[in-house]
Amino acid sequence: MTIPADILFSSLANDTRLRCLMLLRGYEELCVCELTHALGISQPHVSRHLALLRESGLVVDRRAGLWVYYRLNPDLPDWVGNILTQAYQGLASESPYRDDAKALDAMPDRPDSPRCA
Amino acid sequence: MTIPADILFSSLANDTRLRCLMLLRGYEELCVCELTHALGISQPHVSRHLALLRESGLVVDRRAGLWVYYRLNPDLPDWVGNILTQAYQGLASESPYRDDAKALDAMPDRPDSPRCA
DNA sequence: GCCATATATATGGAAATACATATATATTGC
DNA sequence: GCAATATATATGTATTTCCATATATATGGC
Repeated sequence: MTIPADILFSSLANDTRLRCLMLLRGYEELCVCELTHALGISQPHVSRHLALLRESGLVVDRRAGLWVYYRLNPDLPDWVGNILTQAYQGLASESPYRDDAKALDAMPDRPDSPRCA
Repeated sequence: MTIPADILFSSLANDTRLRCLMLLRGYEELCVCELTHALGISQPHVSRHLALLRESGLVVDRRAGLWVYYRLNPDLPDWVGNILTQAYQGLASESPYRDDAKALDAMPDRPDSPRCA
């Protein structure tokens, strides 16, 4: 699979999308309600940007009952994966990315996703 | 020095700017006329995007007579430098980046920049 | 099983905002 | 004055955002 550079970087250039990607990088797989809770923004807003990430090929989704789980596309080219890794290393300990992870950890009643089913 | 993630990625999200950065990554230091020749687009267009890259902190410039030379900012955070490196590794051999480098190599009368003066 | 309802997610449309491009003009150094 | 570079303005085009609404799946009562 291939990702055009302009698609990659314009995807990363949006705050909501970057925060989603950093969470997915740290948690492997998350559903929309988890992402919505972690970011503290409206569900339609999150869903919109996840759709853009899906269309760009950066993430893939799977439905499980009511929930739709998103994860980074496992087939990304190496250089794209490396860029996400470098971004994660540079950003994960900083605001707002760190706080997003904290908010997710503190989320009550997280759906018990049968990860890697 | 520090570069906000949204500034970094929105800088990389533009075609002209990314091509300039990839050239600067490969050639260390280039003047505006070299970049203009390599990209094959108008001088004001290149100059405008170089100004944006300068304002974002990704590149620095120095004037030498009539010419203004640009290079990657040597004080970039590690993770930013790593991302540029990964992008270069993933893109340098592809179009249009490869062709830009070829066009630069074929440029007649390149200014003999006293690099690293 | 059927219907009403609740929950999770997605989409449509309008307004606001940001971006990119082209042309013209200005600045700087020789 | 000339060459190299920078800036200003105008214009068109994407992007983002918000709100309302639609779809899909599950649950409870009968």
